[in-house]
Amino acid sequence: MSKVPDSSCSIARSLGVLGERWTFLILREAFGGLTRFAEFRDSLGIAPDVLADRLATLVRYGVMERATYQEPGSRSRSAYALTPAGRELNVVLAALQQWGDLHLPWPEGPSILRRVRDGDRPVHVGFVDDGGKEIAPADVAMIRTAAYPGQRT
Amino acid sequence: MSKVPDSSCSIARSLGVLGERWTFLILREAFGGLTRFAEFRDSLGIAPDVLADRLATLVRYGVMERATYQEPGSRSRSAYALTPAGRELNVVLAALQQWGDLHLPWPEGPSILRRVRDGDRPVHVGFVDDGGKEIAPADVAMIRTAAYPGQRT
DNA sequence: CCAGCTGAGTTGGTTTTGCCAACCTAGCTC
DNA sequence: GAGCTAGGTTGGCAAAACCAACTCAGCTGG
Repeated sequence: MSKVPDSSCSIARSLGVLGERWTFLILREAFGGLTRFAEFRDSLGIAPDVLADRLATLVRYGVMERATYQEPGSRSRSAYALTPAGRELNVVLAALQQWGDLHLPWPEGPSILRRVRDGDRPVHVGFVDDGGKEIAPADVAMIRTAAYPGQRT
Repeated sequence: MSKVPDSSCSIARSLGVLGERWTFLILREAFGGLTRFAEFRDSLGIAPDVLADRLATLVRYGVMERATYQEPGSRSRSAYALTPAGRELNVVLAALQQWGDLHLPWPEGPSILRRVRDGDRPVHVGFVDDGGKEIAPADVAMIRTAAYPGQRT
């Protein structure tokens, strides 16, 4: 039943939760402010059974939260909202977007830009050290720990 | 035949190339230094037809390159290596890893750490402005351009 | 010079997953 | 109490993934 593989690799575990078809697009819409089942379904054109499955997975692993809310004069409904953990995926989505903008460009240019909130200096995703300064990818070293597996996944 | 959707959203286009099952794990192994078909197949346990399909997609969109090489005293073979565009996915993989380390932790701790190359100060993935200074996610604004779609994808 | 080995796939059949349309259910409105 | 709507579930079909077996080309050993 668990979708998270029993792997010491955190990339593989993340993909167990996030790597199915539609999941990143659902998250993109969630960052865009959508919360209701029918909104996701209509905006993405996704089959309702697949959407129900993906939302259940995201809720189960703490990426989204189902809240029952009640508008006055209406029955109670469920809304799906990003948790703090889900909101941290912002940087993953932004990294994918940045790569696509650069390497799979669209004739009309990017449809969404990221800017510093006040002023509009451009923002990109990159490696940062503990002092808040950017580090070039070439200066980032990958170090295997004792938990590194012998083989598989 | 094209796997890249005809979408103005660069996240959707990136996922068209990268979002199929196994693709990110293949890239992870490529960053780990694997280059040969049988290495990927044996290390991931992936079916050879699926591996052939994913590698062809990555080559087609400029993420990896197939090079024919010849070891002395052996026939010519193909090797798959990341292109510069592929190497830029480093930050996407690192962002996924960082999220998994934090939100789907493994009892034995992370199996791979990222550090600044000389010294071992920790490195993380985050938003950076054009001056190389980190920006808090809350201070990053998303701005829709004229290319933003009316509906769908 | 022919049998066997190895890397890099391809092919065929089965199982899983996704897709589509139709249906269900609870509570509200009329 | 009939119909509307949001939020799903169910069932049949199509596409994708999985597995095992096979191919193919060039070396290597006998």
